[in-house]
Amino acid sequence: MTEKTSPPLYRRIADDLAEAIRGGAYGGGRGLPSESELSRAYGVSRGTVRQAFAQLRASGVVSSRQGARRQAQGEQRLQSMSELLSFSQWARSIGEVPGSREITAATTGSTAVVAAALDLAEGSQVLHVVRVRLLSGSPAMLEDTYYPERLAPLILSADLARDSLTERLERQGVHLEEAEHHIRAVPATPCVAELLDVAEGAPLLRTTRRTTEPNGRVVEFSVDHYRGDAVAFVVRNSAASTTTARVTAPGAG
Amino acid sequence: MTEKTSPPLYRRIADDLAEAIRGGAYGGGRGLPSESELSRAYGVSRGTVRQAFAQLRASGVVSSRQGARRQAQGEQRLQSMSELLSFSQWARSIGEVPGSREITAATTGSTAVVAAALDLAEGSQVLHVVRVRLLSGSPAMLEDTYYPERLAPLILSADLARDSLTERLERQGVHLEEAEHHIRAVPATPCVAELLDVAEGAPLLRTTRRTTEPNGRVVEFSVDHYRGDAVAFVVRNSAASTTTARVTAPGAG
DNA sequence: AAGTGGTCTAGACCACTAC
DNA sequence: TAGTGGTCTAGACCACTTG
Repeated sequence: MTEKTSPPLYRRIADDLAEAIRGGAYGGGRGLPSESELSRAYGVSRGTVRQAFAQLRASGVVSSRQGARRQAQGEQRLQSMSELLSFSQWARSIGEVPGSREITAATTGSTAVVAAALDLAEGSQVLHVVRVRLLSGSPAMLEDTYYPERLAPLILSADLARDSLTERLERQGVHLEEAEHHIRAVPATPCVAELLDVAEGAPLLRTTRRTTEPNGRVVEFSVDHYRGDAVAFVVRNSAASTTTARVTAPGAG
Repeated sequence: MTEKTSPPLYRRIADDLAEAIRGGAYGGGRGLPSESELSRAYGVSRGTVRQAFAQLRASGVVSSRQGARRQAQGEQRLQSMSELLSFSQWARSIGEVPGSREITAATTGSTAVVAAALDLAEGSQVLHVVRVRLLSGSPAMLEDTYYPERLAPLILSADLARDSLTERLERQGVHLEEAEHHIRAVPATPCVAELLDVAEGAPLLRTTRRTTEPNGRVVEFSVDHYRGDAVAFVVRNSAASTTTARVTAPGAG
């Protein structure tokens, strides 16, 4: 009985516009409908239309200048937060087939670093999952993820080679509210090098990721190593918005 | 005669709140002033106060839940876009002394890649500036920046070892509206290794950056190499906002 | 000059939280 | 139950762009 309260009007309008823009309408610098046109069309006040546009502007979908009609901001795939979190969703969105080879999935005592990241006492039991993530069959990333023990049953009952854990968690009512990623460059250690099929010492993008629920509880802490020749991150920012995305490295050697 | 139009009311309110939060008021989960309190205090309508809060929420400074007072979102230094763009501003914000060693500053013909990034015809003249950027005296980044020729007089009249070009451009009326950063890991080439004082093949964070004015004209295209052991990037995202920052690498080896 | 987005007001009702 | 934020309306004036 999860009562769905109907979404607000401005949301509906924003979604309609976003979909039309994705579909290629408003392409060639022609300008979007004006606020007055939309408020007539939807039978709402101008304030509601402005609220819809505020949301689109914050996510980088449209730009605006006083006096002129709003413009659709082309190209940039509106990567949602879930797309940045889920390897599977991301892979599918760029037309690759996601896959993974499970290396480990076991409960262990936590080290100081892991315990701190998960807000637990050092030595607490945590679930440690190690997977090599594949893009259409070739290794792209080594994922080292730690979950608090309470999530262990949920995770271990999944098919780690095939399922998207992120999607599974969402379906089970674990909502991912906020994530923090730290991105740096490190050399491949022998062990990582072998798993990713690169030379020892080869440059890797190492990201650590900490994801929390709306109430602040930590859902996962993950240390990921991307092949430096396979993946890059894109940050796009303006006064109005900042967006981030993961992309396959262009001109990869 | 640059007439300063006074900023809107909601901006003033948002700035006041942001500064109070930075200063540590509203620290211990006590909740911010309510909308009605603020509208009384400033003598404005509730809509104006909400506009101020919308801005703070979009930049990740406050969170809100229906029914409860808004909360300040601790710690995260509100890095503005300019702080991500300007090495000097960033260095000062983390308490380091910015510096640079100029390597090259000359006009040259553009390669295909540079010309494409600057929206010019291949072979057009561009200004090429190469600098080693220092954090309190030690090399942290090699910066390879290309400017369209029209900006050459402005750039060349600066003291490249000391001035912040970003700040100089802003003062001269060149407003930086949008930037796109691509971040990946690459091995140090012999030449770069020597300039950054690292071993050949050492992992570096390479970012390419393309910055545009409000009218879409490209201001700069830059290829930067950060020492992998010195610098990291942080991306923090939630449903409400995404922010990015550059940080010095923790536990650097 | 007409149209557009930016700012602001003064109300209203609702869903939710805190006590 | 009182207070809070979320949604929405119907107006107003202004700054700016476009013809």
